[in-house]
Amino acid sequence: MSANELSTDPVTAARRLLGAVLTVGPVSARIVETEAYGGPPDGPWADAAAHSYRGATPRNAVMFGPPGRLYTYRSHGIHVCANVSCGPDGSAAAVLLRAAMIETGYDAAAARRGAASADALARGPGNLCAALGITMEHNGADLFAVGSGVAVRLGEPCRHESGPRVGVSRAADRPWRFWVPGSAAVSAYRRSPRAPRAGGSD
DNA sequence: GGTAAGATCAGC
DNA sequence: CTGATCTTACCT
Repeated sequence: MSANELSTDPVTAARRLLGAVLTVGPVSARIVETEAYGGPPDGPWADAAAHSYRGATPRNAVMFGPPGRLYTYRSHGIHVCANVSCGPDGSAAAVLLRAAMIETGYDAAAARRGAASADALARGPGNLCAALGITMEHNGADLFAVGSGVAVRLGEPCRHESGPRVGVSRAADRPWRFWVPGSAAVSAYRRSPRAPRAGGSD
């Protein structure tokens, strides 16, 4: 029933997922940084930076489906990034998981990441997936079902800060990134080189 | 059937 | 700052 808590707008869901614990096999990690992504211009959360902006495709179909599913995609051919779908079934929205602190299964995570400091094991969306062993095979997995291989447990709402999303070239000024202040795993902000200057239209 | 672009990371 | 390396979407 917890998936219902994510049947909201992506900004609320992104804040709600801070402090949540994500578990894949022996590794579990506390989420400390998220980003909200919306959908097409005619939907409730128009977002030109979202994969779903130009409508549903086989790749982004999970974003349009029910909340509480894992949407994975490959970035720049190399990395896998993970999102949690949110909003009601039929509305495109998701929360990108950007950083987490490993809580259990540290050895397994460290083995997958090679040399990396403890704080950096799951820093950055690509590294987070690498540390937890999330692959494209997890696309569409139900995070609140038993046996899907990936699970999320929501915690108490926690204090957070917000700012612009990392690396997006559209809607670059929208403060849809959220993080737990003081967490060592939070990634540094880098604006996309393709984004218009700050203060531009959104 | 070809190609441009991308919500990244690591290494100069 | 640049290269790695692959999937998707959109064009012809």
